[in-house]
Amino acid sequence: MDNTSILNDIFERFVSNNKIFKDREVLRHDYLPEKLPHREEQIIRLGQSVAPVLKGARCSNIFIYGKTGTGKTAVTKYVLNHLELKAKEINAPVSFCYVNCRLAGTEYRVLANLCYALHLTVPFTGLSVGEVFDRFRKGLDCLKTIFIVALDEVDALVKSRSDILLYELTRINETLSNSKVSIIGISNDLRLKEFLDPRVLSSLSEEEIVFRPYDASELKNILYERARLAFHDNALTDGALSLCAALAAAEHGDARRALDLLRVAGEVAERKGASVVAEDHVREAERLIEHNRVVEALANLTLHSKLVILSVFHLVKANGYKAVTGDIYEVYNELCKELAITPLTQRRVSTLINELDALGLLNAQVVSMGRYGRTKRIRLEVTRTLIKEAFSNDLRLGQLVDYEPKCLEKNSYSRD
DNA sequence: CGTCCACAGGAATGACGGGCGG
DNA sequence: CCGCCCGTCATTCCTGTGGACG
Repeated sequence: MDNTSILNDIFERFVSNNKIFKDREVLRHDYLPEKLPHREEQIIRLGQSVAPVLKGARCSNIFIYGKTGTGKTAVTKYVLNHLELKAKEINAPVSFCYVNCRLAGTEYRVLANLCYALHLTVPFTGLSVGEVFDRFRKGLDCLKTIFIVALDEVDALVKSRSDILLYELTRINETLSNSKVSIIGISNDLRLKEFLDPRVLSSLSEEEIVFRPYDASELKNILYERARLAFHDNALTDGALSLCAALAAAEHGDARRALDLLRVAGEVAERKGASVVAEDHVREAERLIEHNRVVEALANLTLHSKLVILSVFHLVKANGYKAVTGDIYEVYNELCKELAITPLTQRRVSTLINELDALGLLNAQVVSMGRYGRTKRIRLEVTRTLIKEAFSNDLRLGQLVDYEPKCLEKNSYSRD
């Protein structure tokens, strides 16, 4: 069979095999379903909390926390959407803005997003944060409205920057005469409270709503509701659905993960030309998701971070399964020489290692070796195959996977 | 029980490109 | 065009430290 007919065959099978999906969009995590099973309590509480704005009163600031995939974002959007409808219906001056702080990245961009919600145009950059905040305040006051600010993943902003934006926002009402602001803070990390200024904390968490993780049977219900919309009748076995729920439940009850598993399992089944999604497809989906996550993370690293990964890889290969900062830096220096680029300082490499640890590509642990100092002991969390695959776009990097560092040649002395 | 290793990791500072307003 | 401010990445300098060794 020549290439054309192979390709034709693939396309033909794809087109003719619509036995699996009815509507796969339903399984994406930005899809907002009409029903949110097992979140009735949170919907009611949030609804009660924001309801006063319909009568022109500012509502309490609300602090929402729970782990990823527990429905925080969905519930918030759900309630706010309904609030907006009701406000339009009775002509109440209410508006809101949803911002994902992690995606926005900086205080400036969070503020810029708030301005866009008020139809204020601010430049992408160039102004001072204070200036943008001022424009926001003035623009808001002119609108004579109650403005609800929903800050999702606010923990990411606070940890990487600071809580001064939150502080300013909680105090903004003092300087507004015609408008009012309420804040809904959403955090994945319960420990966020420890990072916050006590003043911010007390005013932000006038009310708190906790989202517990879903258990396996709750996840099963959620998946079932979505699967009815996403798959054709009888295209999904009960075993596959249960397995998705069980795997996600084992991993802190993450509904997003469960939905990902289900969607990818469906795609696997589709690609194989199967007419039914079975448990094997779910297991393969699990592998596929992890594989893609890691390769994508590796491929998107900066050159220096990639070199650090390679250095750890070579050390691990040579002396057992752990490496320490000093040795990594030595190998890293050699790799830089090989590519004729100037190496970064050890201080910088140390923070790169920490970043790679946060990404789950390395595992770094500070240990004391007593008389022999204090360092980080680093394990590699990815395989050679994955590194090869991720670095294959760059010829020079690909070659460095098989390179034998000179500083590791003679003394293969190993540390425990 | 103090010493001292081999770093950890905070703070201050700088270089640089993007993008503004005037 | 200039002067200014931003965010990002990096360097430099620094103080802190767990615990085996003597």
